[in-house]
Amino acid sequence: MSFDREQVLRDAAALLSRRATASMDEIAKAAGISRATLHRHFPGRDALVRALGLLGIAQMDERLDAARIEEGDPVEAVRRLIDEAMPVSGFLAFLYGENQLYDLPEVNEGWARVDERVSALFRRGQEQGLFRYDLTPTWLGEALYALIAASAWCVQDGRMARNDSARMVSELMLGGMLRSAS
Amino acid sequence: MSFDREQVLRDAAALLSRRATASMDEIAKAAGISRATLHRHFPGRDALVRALGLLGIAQMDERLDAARIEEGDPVEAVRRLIDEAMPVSGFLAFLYGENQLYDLPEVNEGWARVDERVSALFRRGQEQGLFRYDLTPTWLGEALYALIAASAWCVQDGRMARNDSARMVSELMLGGMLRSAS
DNA sequence: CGCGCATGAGACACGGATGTCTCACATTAA
DNA sequence: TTAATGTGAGACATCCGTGTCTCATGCGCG
Repeated sequence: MSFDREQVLRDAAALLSRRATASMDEIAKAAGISRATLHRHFPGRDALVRALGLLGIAQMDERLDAARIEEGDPVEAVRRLIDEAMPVSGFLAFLYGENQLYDLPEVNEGWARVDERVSALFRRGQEQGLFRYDLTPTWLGEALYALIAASAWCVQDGRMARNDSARMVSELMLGGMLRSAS
Repeated sequence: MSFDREQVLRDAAALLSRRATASMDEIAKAAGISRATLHRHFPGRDALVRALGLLGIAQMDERLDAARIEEGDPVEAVRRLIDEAMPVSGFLAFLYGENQLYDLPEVNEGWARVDERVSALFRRGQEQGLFRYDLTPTWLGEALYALIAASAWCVQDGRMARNDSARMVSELMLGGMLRSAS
């Protein structure tokens, strides 16, 4: 069994986002490797969490760039953001749920940067009169993370098709659940 | 310092929903009691988590009754549900985030019952042509829990006023973030 | 073939959380 | 006041996860 660093971190994030108390042995089993190997590459739980945090931040930075959220129609930018973020929703769910667990300066700074870019998108949409003013950018950002994480868990538990997740999040965020969209 | 069982559980839920690895000592401090007293009333971490789960389920059952979600206009029923659930959002956040941690049959059954009632409300709204068909009741329920939990954390962190939380969730769930609501 | 390298399995000691205990103190009622 | 009750503080042994180690196996490469 070879060692795929990113795949191991992906499995670890998926597990830890749901069971933060999982032991190193459980994480290793979930990743399909031995505890010894896990410990060779990530010397200690803190190192693993740190690697998860840094990779998660890096992934989100990449996705925000790829989605070009600073450009074009804010509505389409939100759709692109969700489409791009969905493949790394596991990491986002981890970051969103466990950011209070270990407070690493680098992760916090990175997350603040990501959060600011997302908030800026929502502010831009408001300034252009497209997004509602009575929902704050902070709340919209938080809601976006929560919904992406929720959809990731639904997919993980088999309660939602992976192909539908981006649309489910986008449609609810943008249009709400009312049919008439009065 | 007297012992207020429900208040202790409320504090414990608020802490554990954010830091699942919190020690019994931290939980006791957060509740303003000693570890000895905490352990007298909840003999062991499992017992505490179990009590949290059962109380959370009971609270949600009560709130669903109080909101009369089976009656009247589904849209208004959703609003009532959110208004009623918000005061117990701490418990809901705990149940939502940690339901995979300890799998207790009673809690799972209770949660399934709550979930079914909520899903039924969304189905009813769809059947009356009020809610969108392309968002499944399961997803709407999951999204509702996620948003309520997210708002609870925002309030907890001081990023949102407690008085605004119900409206923030209701408006986003029902109408989405688009201003035009085209 | 033999060699190097990474992994898996397991043993071991250490540390922190846990569970249980005792004792002192505060509060309340008789 | 005295007695009863409940709590806080702390000591103590135990358990479990962790970190580190050794050794054997498997696999690719020269």
